Order: sequence, then C-alpha cells, then structure tokens
Amino acid sequence: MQRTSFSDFACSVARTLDVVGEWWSPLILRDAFLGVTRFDNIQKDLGIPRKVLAERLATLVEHGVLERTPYRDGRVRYEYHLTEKGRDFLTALIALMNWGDRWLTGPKGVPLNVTHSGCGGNVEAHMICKCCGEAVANDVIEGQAGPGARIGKGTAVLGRLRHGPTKKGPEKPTPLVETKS
Amino acid sequence: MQRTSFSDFACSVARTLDVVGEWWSPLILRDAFLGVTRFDNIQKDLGIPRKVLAERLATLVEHGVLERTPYRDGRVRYEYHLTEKGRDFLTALIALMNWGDRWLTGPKGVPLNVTHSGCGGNVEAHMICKCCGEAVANDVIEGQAGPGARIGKGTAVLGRLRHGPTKKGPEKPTPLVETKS
DNA sequence: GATCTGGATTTAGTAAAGGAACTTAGCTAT
DNA sequence: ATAGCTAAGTTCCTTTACTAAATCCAGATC
Repeated sequence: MQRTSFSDFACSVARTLDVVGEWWSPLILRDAFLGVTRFDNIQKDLGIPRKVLAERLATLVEHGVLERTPYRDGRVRYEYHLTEKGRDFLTALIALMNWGDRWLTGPKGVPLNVTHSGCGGNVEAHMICKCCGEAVANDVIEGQAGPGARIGKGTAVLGRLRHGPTKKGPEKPTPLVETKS
Repeated sequence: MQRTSFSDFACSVARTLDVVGEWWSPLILRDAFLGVTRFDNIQKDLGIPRKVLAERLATLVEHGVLERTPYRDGRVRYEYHLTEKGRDFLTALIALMNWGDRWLTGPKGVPLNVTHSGCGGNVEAHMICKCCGEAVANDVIEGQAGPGARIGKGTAVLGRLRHGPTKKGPEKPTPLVETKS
C-alpha cells in the first residue's frame, strides 16, 4: 500500500513502519515466530496473495529482518528465518497482540496465550522505567526531543517538546497522555 | 486493491492491524499522543494526503480509538483526541519506537526520548511475566492455543501449539524464538 | 469585498492489492 | 513413460487505494 516512504522521517515509529509496517508484514513475522517459515505454508496460513507474499519476503530480507536460507528436500528449497533484528521485534508484536486481546476479543477469549517458559505465567508488554525499574502508567510519561531530532516530516511537535540540556524548549515537557481535567 | 480485512482472523495481532495497522494510522496516533490533534496540523506535520487523513480519522473514530470533539474558534471546529482505548495503545507505539531506536537510528542519535515523569528515567517497552514479575528475554517465551483459538486464517500454527488443559496438543510448547543450535 | 483559515470533499492519474493461471524442476505414483 | 504432485515463485489482468492538486464552505480578518 506504500507510496510515501517513511524512511526520511525523524521518527523511530515511522522508520519502523517503513520496514515492517506494510499490510501483511507483521503477520508474516508472527508466523515466523510461530515456526511457519516456508513460502507455501505462510501463504496457506494467511491467505495472502502469492505475489504480495513474495514482495513482502523480499523486503523483509532486504532489511535484514528475515534471512532466506536453503534447505534440501530433493532439490534446494528455501526457508525464511528471523535474524536477531527480527527476533528483537517480538516485544512490539506482543504489545500489538496484547492490545487486540484487551480491546478486540470476542466472548470466547483470546486466540493465543504467551507464557514464560520458567514459571508458565502469562507474558505481557509493559512500559518500564530504566531508572527506577518500575512499570509506568501511560499518564506519567513525557516526550523530549532527542539528539536526532530535526525539523522535517513528523516533527511539527518539536516546539512542544522540552529539548536536551543545550537547547531551548518549553519549561514543561509534553505529557504523552493528557491528564484528566 | 481491496485490502483484505484481518478482522476475521483468530489472531489478536491481525485484529489490531485491522483497526490501527493501515499505512499512516500509527503515525496519526503518535501525533495524537504528542498533542497534534487538528486536521491541518496533522496533515502538515506528516505530509499525508488530505483525503487519506480524512479516511483514517474516520476509521479510527469509528473504532473508538479517537473521538471527534468540537471546540469553538468563531465557528465550530473539531479536534481528534485519544479515547481510553487509544491511550492504551501507547505501549505498542513505544515498542515500535524502541525497535526503530535500536535498529534504524543514524549517527545523530534517537529523535525522541520518552521519560518517566517521576524520576526522569528513560521508558522502554519490555515483556514482563505476570507471574514472577520479571522482565523476560525473547528466548524463554512460549505460545499456547488460547480459548479463542480456532481453525481458520492465521491458525496453521495450531497443530504446533500446546492447547489448554482440556484439549490435546504436542507435549512440548512452541518456543517463539528458536534456541540456538 | 478579497483573502485567509480550518476542515474537509472532489477529481484524476498512478501504484499496488487480489486472484488465478502458469513455470520450473525434481520426486512419486500409475 | 508419463501423468501428477510439490515448493517457490512469476506473470497477467482487474479492481481498488493512494497521492497530488484543485475545489468548497463559512466565519474571521485585512
């Protein structure tokens, strides 16, 4: 669906979407995590048009999210496995799944449970403060311009953000969630 | 093009993408979090075609992720604010941003820092075990069919998953990340 | 009364999605 | 021996969505 490239945005969300945000791509990665790694298996599982699947796989390989590795089954065939970069996407995938679990689940319950191998407990994505180590709610979070911030697409917000130590900005940082009034 | 709807997948990732996964939609939500809530401001910030923005806003409002609220500026105008459902999407957005920060950042550094209002520490999305409370790495995580699992699109993986207490499945659960050999 | 502004809608051309058939090359069942 | 099967695509065609630019509209401002 992509005409506009997001790769030149000064925004990590946009740059992420540019790599894995196309229609079908996150589902292809989901299948890779669940062990569905071959063209026909992915195609049958998702019902994705073969042409689109071929394009998406090529894009994901090109960006180093998947790697195309040969295996033998008579003649040489190929599997698509996650690279380290791809495996690192799991947190985002779980966060997307969690949101669907919370807001889009029917009466039957969630389709998939994700659990910790150690204790069997359910695994969920949460925002954690690197400093105090606590899980943080979404109303105590602020955005601040980072060193890579610059004027351009996706940065209308710059004037609203508190900048780093050297640059000027508003006195108050921008809360990412409005406080209830 | 008639994009395939993901709403009938038995997969929370697919159902999430069906609501917020269209090209541009996550960036519109990002702007909403950062306080850019008016049509022209979003349009100018992202450079999104006006027609597409109008469609996306309508879709997000329809699904209850944003709400269209009137405000007065001479005549009545409208702002698009996050609902609770929309605000709950922040964890997923941060997870996507984190991945871009780690894998797609240039030499200048990250465009945006997200910090904890309390202590000022950086905030990151992590997978947490609900049982033991620990952050879990992506190689100690398993998928198991949940109560809402069923045969259908996105569920070729069912035979590979350990089912709940009442149903049969393989003895070993499926690790979401392959163990290194 | 002309222009500006916010919030869109319309129009028109182009790029991409969807669906189905076709390709290739080794293996297998008749 | 040949017909069929399989995996991994590729090709072709139709339909739809995206992008860009122009237009609309009503109140405010010059």
